[in-house]
Amino acid sequence: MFRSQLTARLLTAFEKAGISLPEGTRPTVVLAADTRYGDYQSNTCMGLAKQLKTNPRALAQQVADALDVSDLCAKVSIDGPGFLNFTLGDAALSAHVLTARRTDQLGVPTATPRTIVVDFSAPNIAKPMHVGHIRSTIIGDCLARVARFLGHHVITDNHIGDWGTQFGMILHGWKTLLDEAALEKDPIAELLRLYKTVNAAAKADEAVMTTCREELVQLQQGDAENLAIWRRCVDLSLDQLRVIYAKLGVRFDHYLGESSYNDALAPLVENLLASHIAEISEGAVCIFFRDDPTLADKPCLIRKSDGGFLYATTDLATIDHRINVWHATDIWYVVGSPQELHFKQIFAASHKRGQTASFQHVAFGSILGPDGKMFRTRSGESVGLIEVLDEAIERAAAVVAEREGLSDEEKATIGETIGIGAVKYAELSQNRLTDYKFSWDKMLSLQGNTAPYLINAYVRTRAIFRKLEGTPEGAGEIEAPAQLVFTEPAERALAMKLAQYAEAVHDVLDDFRPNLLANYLYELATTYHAFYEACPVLSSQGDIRATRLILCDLTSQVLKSGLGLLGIQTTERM
RNA sequence: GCACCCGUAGCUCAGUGGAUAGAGCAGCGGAUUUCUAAUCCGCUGGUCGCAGGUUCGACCCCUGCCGGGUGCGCCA
Repeated sequence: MFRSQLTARLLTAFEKAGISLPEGTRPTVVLAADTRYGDYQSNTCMGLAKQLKTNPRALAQQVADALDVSDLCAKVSIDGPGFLNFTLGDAALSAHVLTARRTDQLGVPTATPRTIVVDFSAPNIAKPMHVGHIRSTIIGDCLARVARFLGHHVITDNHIGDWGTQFGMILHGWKTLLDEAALEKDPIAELLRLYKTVNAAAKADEAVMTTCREELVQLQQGDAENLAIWRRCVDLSLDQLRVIYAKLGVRFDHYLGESSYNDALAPLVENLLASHIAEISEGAVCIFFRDDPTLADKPCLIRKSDGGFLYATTDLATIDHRINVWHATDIWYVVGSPQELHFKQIFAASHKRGQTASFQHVAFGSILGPDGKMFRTRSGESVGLIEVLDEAIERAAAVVAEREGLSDEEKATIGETIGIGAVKYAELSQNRLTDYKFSWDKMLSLQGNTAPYLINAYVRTRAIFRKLEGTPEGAGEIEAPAQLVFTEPAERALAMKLAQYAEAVHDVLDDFRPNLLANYLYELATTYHAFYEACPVLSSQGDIRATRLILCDLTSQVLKSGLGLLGIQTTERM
């Protein structure tokens, strides 16, 4: 990719010019903020001049003199206080486009492979998924796809909440209030009803609460009846979850829920006590982080004074499995921001144990209700995920219904692809850390910066090749000129955008930000639409036509690939 | 009380030290005998919460304040 090539050349130029870079500084190249000055720019000299106590423009000149980029750039200039601006040569740009369209990676270099476990979605058993689960599910799926595309070994793991204190209430409810017919009809709704009813009763009556605790203890001690009920709840819930994941096009390599680690918890705690990593405090087993100022007064509890285990215990056992069995080098947790402290503790505990994997809490903001406060899983109502998806499909289908020349079957597929795509894109195009208020209209919008806008750009590329069906060009076998010819600004602008796919994909994993890829694809679609208006393809001639066909072909591939990385499908018509 | 996050156009949001702060929606005005108008072009719209500071340069970094959110041993 051009950015890293230019960065490398710049580094060489600094060496050649005998300018020693202070420890820790490296020259950087970024996309030009203002394309009047060039395609890429480096701001390095201005910052560096201060440290070296020299004139920034003179420094830039010194670097420029030592710089060899004649094969890449048509022009290098020094502007303003000391900006180094690069304008790519048409030959280099053309060569990139011609090569990229013939490879699966579309010009995106692969990374040094690592073994990455992505932990995301992780809904609770016996409760319907609500919109609050969408961020983890969609962001996690996207990050996993991008990492795979870059050549990493990726393991996706759905760490289902299938164990815990809420089962005391469900067990009690199951035994006293279960409506078999309702369970048959809508298992999750019935389980939720049981939970809510018992929860309310337990709040009002201490005796009910005690009964629930007893049911839970029996489950944890392996009582056959309770285990059988629990197993049934888990299976019913998993059936429902798989329906939603199928609709979303999300798949997991593993569904290792919390219960998978039950047998590992007691030995783990004993081991941590024996190695003095954990200690007993006020009857509970804790790990203290006395040498970490931010965690000094925030110990991590791994066993309650009554002997029960906690969230953190399971997470530590899970880490062991991922590192020891899967040989993970990286573990990414796509979990909301409120759990930041928990992950700080878990990661610190793991480091205390000498584990060297790289941990990342990929946090995201909360989805807020109309009151500006978080949707609460436990008490408050929320909006069901399945309702959101169905409504999205319905709205998209209503637009498709007005189209002519499409079969009912095609219309159904298109409505589903666009509806689901719209929901995913609404999520992924946003900075993950920002909280936002849930809005049907925003999440389901079909105009402007949305999935259908991007899909429409793709459809436009396909329409052109459809006209060529039966010819080699229709199959993408365009007789390429030795070099692309740019006669209109829109052609070169499109070629530039296409070349930036490499940077956009890599930037996603830099800071775990799918919205950078979404933004890029939106810009690509906009650039293509402008090209489409300005540059007739089929009616043009010779090298101009071949150039435009090649640009359409690569645009088509990049849009499909990029949307695919977001987990969004494309359609040939809409 | 302590810690973390957020405050940018009427609304929803991009923008994590560089050049004139950008999109979408909403509003107004145009474009279709043409490869899909879920499109394109133009206009309107901002003391970037407030006050200081660092810097050649600050929406961005530092300090204080105001407003909102979240979290802070025996839930997950």
